[in-house]
Amino acid sequence: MAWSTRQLAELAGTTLKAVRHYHKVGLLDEPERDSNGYKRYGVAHLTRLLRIRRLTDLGVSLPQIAAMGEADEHPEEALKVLDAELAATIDRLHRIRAELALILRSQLPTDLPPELAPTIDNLSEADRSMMVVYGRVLAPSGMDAMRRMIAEHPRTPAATEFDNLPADADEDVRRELAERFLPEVIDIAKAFPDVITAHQEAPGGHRQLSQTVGLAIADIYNAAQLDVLARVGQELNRRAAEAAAEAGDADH
Amino acid sequence: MAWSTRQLAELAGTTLKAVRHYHKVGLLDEPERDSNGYKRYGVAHLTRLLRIRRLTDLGVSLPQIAAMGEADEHPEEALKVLDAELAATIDRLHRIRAELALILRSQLPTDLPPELAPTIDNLSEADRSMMVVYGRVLAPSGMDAMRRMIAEHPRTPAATEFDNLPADADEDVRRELAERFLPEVIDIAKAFPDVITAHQEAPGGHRQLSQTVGLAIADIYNAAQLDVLARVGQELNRRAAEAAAEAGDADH
DNA sequence: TTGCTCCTCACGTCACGTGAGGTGGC
DNA sequence: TTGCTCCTCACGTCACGTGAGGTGGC
Repeated sequence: MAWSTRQLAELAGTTLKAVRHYHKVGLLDEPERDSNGYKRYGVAHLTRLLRIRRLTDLGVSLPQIAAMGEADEHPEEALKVLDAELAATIDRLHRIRAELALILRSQLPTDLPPELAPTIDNLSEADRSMMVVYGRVLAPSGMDAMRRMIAEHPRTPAATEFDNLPADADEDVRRELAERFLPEVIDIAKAFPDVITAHQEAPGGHRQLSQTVGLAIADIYNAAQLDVLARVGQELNRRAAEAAAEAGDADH
Repeated sequence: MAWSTRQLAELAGTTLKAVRHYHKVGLLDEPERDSNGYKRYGVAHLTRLLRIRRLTDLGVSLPQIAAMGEADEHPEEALKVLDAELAATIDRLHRIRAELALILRSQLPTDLPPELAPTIDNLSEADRSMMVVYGRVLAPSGMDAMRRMIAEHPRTPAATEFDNLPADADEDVRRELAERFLPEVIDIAKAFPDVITAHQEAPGGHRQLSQTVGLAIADIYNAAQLDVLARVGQELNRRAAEAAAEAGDADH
């Protein structure tokens, strides 16, 4: 008489397939066979199997258990390492739960960076997409500047018109909108200098930021909107050049 | 201009292979291709990829994310379920750490049931094996009775001799040892009736217990030891029958 | 014969990682 | 030509689970 594979598995509180798996990976020696080919297990197999189960239940991997070998019944070092890993995992799960609580409480969508939770109602679809991109290229402090800007800056009529501008808007509509948009952009830039600074101090460098943001803008806005943005940008550059020239004159 | 697969992956803080994997399982639509076959990603892909990453980082599986669909940006129910799972996992890990602390503190080998930690020094190799088996067939209360017995019962000369009995011991040695062993066994049975009770009240039934324990004994002890045990057992049965007969006589 | 247990492949799961082998632009 | 990026299979990892297909004893 001896135990069958199933009996051994049940005595150890595990499954037939687990036992066979341990044979396959060489963790558990195969016992002798009966004349019909059935495996016949004894107490030594049970104790070995229980040690394996104990360790896997504690979270030790099978290769690690194999490395310990049969002799080492009390793998102190391995268990200490394991304990430290468990502590780290618990920590991580706590942080995840904290983030989950934030998402659940603030109805935050799962693509926006968490910092923007409070400002979500102030954002158009396009703005949201832009913020998703900014969240990947700006430092946290930069995103904070963005958040303040969005939270404190009231939505203007020109901005709303821009959001809704059809792709085939007439040239004079585009020009006129750009003219009204320009002073608003200038005001915002003056009111929130941190946002400008954030652009310069992007972790990946200003060059990568403007490439990435530029690509996003080209992707998000339609032809008419891009034209309006281009007009605003050109006028800003023209005035900057003018200012520089005047400053040069003043030197004389 | 558009993002390459690697650029998209890096923007989202993930890997090339992960992005391709999401394509393969249908989580992320494939973008258009350049004339050379390169994929060209836009902002929509980035936001989708970031949602996927956010959810996987929170511990949502890819099939679950797929089930949510692209539309559902705020999967409240799923996240609540997830939070409960996280809480349960944290609990489990705490329990594992407590067990680890016990093992590390008491130098407990990883095959014995934890309850036996304090008694380990009183156990011979064979005893330990037997206790491993008992740990699988006795209820916790039964193991507690065992633990008390081992802790409180001093090791006798006869027991030590039994442990060291060679397989080819002479008949008279075996008989003589059985005679000295018998009264000790009777004393122990009297002193620790809980152990007898535990045998009767095994969770899997007394029948399975005696089969399992019997097999273990046959496996652990050598021929001479088994002979001694058989003699002790026979004598116990004889005396029990005698006592029953006397009790019957007394009725008349 | 039916039902149950045992056996051995072989393939599936999960979320990717690791090459292999080939192409395209500088 | 060299180096770098991109592409598509195909197979590996981890700890087993899920059949498929066949055998043996009652």
